[in-house]
Amino acid sequence: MATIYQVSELAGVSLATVSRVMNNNARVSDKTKEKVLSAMAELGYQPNAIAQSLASNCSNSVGVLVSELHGPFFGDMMSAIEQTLRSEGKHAIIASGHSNADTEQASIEFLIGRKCDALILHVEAVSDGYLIDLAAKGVSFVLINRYIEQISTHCICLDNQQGGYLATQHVLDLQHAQVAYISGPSWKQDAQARLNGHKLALQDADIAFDSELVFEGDYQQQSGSAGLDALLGTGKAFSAIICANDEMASGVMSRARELNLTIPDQLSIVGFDNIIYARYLYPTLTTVDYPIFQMGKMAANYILAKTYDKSGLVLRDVFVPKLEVRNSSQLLS
Amino acid sequence: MATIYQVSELAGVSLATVSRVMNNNARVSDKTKEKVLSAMAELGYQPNAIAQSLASNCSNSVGVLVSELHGPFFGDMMSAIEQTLRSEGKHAIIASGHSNADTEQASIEFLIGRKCDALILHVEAVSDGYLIDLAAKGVSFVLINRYIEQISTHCICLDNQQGGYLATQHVLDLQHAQVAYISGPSWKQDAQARLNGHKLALQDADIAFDSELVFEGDYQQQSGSAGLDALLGTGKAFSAIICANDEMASGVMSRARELNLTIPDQLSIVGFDNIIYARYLYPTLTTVDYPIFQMGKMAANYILAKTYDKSGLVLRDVFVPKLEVRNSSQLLS
DNA sequence: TTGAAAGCGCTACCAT
DNA sequence: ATGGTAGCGCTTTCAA
Repeated sequence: MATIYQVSELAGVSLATVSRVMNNNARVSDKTKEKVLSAMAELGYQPNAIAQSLASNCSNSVGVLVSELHGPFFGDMMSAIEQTLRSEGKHAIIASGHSNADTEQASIEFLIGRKCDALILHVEAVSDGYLIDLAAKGVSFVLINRYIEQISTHCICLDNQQGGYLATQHVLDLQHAQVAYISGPSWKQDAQARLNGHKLALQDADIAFDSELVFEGDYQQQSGSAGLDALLGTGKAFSAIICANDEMASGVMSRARELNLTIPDQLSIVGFDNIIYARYLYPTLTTVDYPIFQMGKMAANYILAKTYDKSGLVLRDVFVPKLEVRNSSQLLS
Repeated sequence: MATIYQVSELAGVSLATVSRVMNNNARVSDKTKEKVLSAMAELGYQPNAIAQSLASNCSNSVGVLVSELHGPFFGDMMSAIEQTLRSEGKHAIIASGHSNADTEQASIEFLIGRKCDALILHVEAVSDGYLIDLAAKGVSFVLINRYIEQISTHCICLDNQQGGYLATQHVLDLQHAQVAYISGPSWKQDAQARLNGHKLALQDADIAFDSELVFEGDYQQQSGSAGLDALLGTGKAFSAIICANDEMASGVMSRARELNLTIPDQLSIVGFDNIIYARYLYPTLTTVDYPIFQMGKMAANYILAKTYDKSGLVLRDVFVPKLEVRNSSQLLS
């Protein structure tokens, strides 16, 4: 690997001049620039990004922390962020936190240690206090899908409560009066908000909330199937079931098929997230759309604007869910 | 951010000693170690990974290049790699290449520029020559899902041809004699190999290959639907259809449903990859299992063994696909 | 417009 | 067992 020193030697100029043409900020005469450029080409010179970062204290990279590297939700989020960043010559360094406080914290520290200029975090387990401290320390970051009052300007959120409301309102509009609910883990903020929306919709329709009709799942497919069984096991009647995400909804669907329950004739199902596969399930899944791609893009734009001073960007911090009606829900017959 | 210098001052020892306790390699007396550790704690010291990399010429990170950041296939691959690496204290730096030669090359250079100790590449567009050069330059890397004779020791592959063979053999065993095929882009190595396997299976069964029964898709869901239409449009009869991946198979399924073609009664379908959703489609999809998780793990182990000298690892470079029979295929009635 | 030189925060070699 | 110090490859003042 050639270094800047060899380039300067071959071009017959100083280190500083080579550095200048690389960053073409300071004025350099056309002929010296030419010499440097051809020396670089001749040596196949590639700047050492590590050395650049150390010297300039700027790495042109932003750290992205997701819960998991797999799964449609995070995939879209990472894609959106990477595309947006790359178009401005910035790079994403990705790490995962596995919804575990220690891992999340270690990953954040790793990213800071790699001198990321900013962070985009999807964290669930780390405490509010930790994040507030982080902000106080001057680390610049944006939070996706988590709202913390004290650092509200760092947050990009979906109105999850509104989403839960929409889902329930939809089946209520379809005349269903007995509505079951499979929630996410109760310690997760978004799971709480979605369930709250559900309760609110029931309340607005003057229907009493029945906690027996709620099953707490873990956002995995498997817990959808388990949830259906548990709900059926209560002996309580219900004609519609709202799932706090699409994976669990798909679990409910498979289990329903095994039990010879026809969907939507005998049971209407509504999901949440609108992951890519929702439209390929059978029947196609009615769900609440989570605009994660746009939110990922917005997170990147935030960073571009705040950290890299890019102008002309319209920033927005709260996104509204909308219902995507498909074939898994229908009027109560 | 505290630096090593401040730690050494507070602990009343030299830079070198602090460095030693950080990397705890050289012998340091327990009491000095104690002093240093508490100084670190007091200052909330975090080593600067960038400076460490520059000085040591080792970044403890491996670059991972995938075609896309989303999609079940790459998600599993990244997850496997990240888990394996993290368990040894190494980190993954992820980039995407979008199956485009320029982007792939730029990403590889980015990763090299970030001083990754090694690379794990899933590249499709970059030329064999480029990769051979890379190896010659001394960059250490492993290739996933691509075989290049000259650098065969860098390759971790699935026997795609065998996979194509298995898929076709399966429907042949089920008495189907007229088998259509929706392939991936013909310029992709894996697409070619899978199609080859298909042809071989036909040949072994003494069935003439009919190029009209092949449609070239692009591995996207959409092209599955388009493929079914095109195939139907030829007027040729077929009772089974092999798809070079599950996404296209799912496209065929939705389109078949729209056309009131019952699966598997009127049409058997076989996919390839066994992505997580294959088992949640309706009917559940018969497919060729691609052990991408194990392969990702193996790629990481290769690096661990070769670059980081970890011993006791059993290395393997060619994986065998196996058929996962579900409900989308059945005996020709 | 160009060059000289002082770091950036750390590692690793050579002394002691 | 510990300290001194020369780099790692680059950026960025400050002079010329």
